[in-house]
Amino acid sequence: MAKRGYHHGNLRQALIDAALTLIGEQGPQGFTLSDAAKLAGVTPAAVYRHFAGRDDLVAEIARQGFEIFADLMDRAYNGGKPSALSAFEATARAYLAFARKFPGHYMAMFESGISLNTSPDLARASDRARQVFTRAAEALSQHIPATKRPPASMFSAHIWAMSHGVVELYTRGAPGARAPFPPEELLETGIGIYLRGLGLVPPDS
Amino acid sequence: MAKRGYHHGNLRQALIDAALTLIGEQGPQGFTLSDAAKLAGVTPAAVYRHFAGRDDLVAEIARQGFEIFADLMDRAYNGGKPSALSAFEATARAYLAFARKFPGHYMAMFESGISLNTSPDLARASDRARQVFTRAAEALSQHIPATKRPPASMFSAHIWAMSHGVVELYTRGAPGARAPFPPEELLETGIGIYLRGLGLVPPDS
DNA sequence: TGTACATCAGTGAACGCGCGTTCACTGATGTAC
DNA sequence: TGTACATCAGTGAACGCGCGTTCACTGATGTAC
Repeated sequence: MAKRGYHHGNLRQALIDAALTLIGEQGPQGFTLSDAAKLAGVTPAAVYRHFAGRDDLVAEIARQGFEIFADLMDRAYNGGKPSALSAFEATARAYLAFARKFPGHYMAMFESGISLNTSPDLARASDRARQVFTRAAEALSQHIPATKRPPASMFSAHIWAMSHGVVELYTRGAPGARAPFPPEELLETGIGIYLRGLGLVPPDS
Repeated sequence: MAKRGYHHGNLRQALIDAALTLIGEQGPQGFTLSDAAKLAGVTPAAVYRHFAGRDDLVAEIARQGFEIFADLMDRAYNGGKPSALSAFEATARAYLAFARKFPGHYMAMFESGISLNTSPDLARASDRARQVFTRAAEALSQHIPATKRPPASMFSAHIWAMSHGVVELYTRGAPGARAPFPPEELLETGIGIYLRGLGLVPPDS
């Protein structure tokens, strides 16, 4: 918090933080520019000193989200140590942890309906996130019996899909199912079974 | 199309159909009551002869969606014939087919943010859909080596999550990934690998 | 160190718009006699 | 078969609201001399 006089100090990030809070609470549709401005202690018009408009703000949030996301995944992967398998599992766990810890970012990224082409920066950030994820899959892929090794990009798409599905269906009050199991357990067991199907986990582990 | 005079004939369903078209095109947030009324050839106020309001209309669409969904899954499952495995795979394929063929319903069900408790009918319909899905998983579950057999509800939650994730991430212009593979192929291979991990598919099939 | 001035971040009032919803009404339909 | 009347599905105009955005402005900051 900078001093609060006529000039805010760092209004740009303060607006982002306010929007994140609101999006996390009410979803990306429920959030309004005016409310974000009010929460940041500022007039709605002030927003236009820092953003081209509502979409621009949401896009910037999504961009920051993808950056954080990629960083987290990268750190969880940890260069493939101690083993490609455990590193990969950690990466998948990081996915769910990210969705839980940064709900506003997650919603802006995946539920706001924003186009990745809104800005080149956004496109770049989302690409980077995908690459981190795919790289982990590639490293692990080396350990798959080459006879039936799916492309790493397919492999990572499967894991991404299951992770996203668990987040959407079982971490919110969403339809589809009242969570029969804790999402973390659901995702971990699901990925475990999948990896066993790839021959990466011994059948009776 | 009934005759179009002062009285519409079957305005209730016509409004639902109009809303479905709009939701399918613009998502559940972009859709407005007024547009749906206009598309049905009627004044916005006429909607209130048939629905309590916007939410009630969306809830009814979601309800019809869950009914269709359950019917489709049930038919695809086909009593577990010719085999539990192939019937289950058909059920999973039906999931994606439903999302493709009934985008408006799908969005109303899973992306509108509507609560399943909006009406008892809606809750009942969604329960039925889940039960159909879980029943297929249960039947297939019998063939899993009992030593490591996960609860059928967990099993079906995994499949549901992966299916939903594929729909959300790879069948729309959504972020997360420009589809590297056709969604149908992605889901089929993903489920195949998963089922192999359960010992339900021979390792080298 | 002090003063003049350019810069720029925020204000406050207002806008146009489109939304969901209400209300008194009217035209069409169907039923009783 | 014809008429009177109740019922009810739609109309049309209007409402209040809150949104995103604009605009001329003003107060604060920082820099040149």
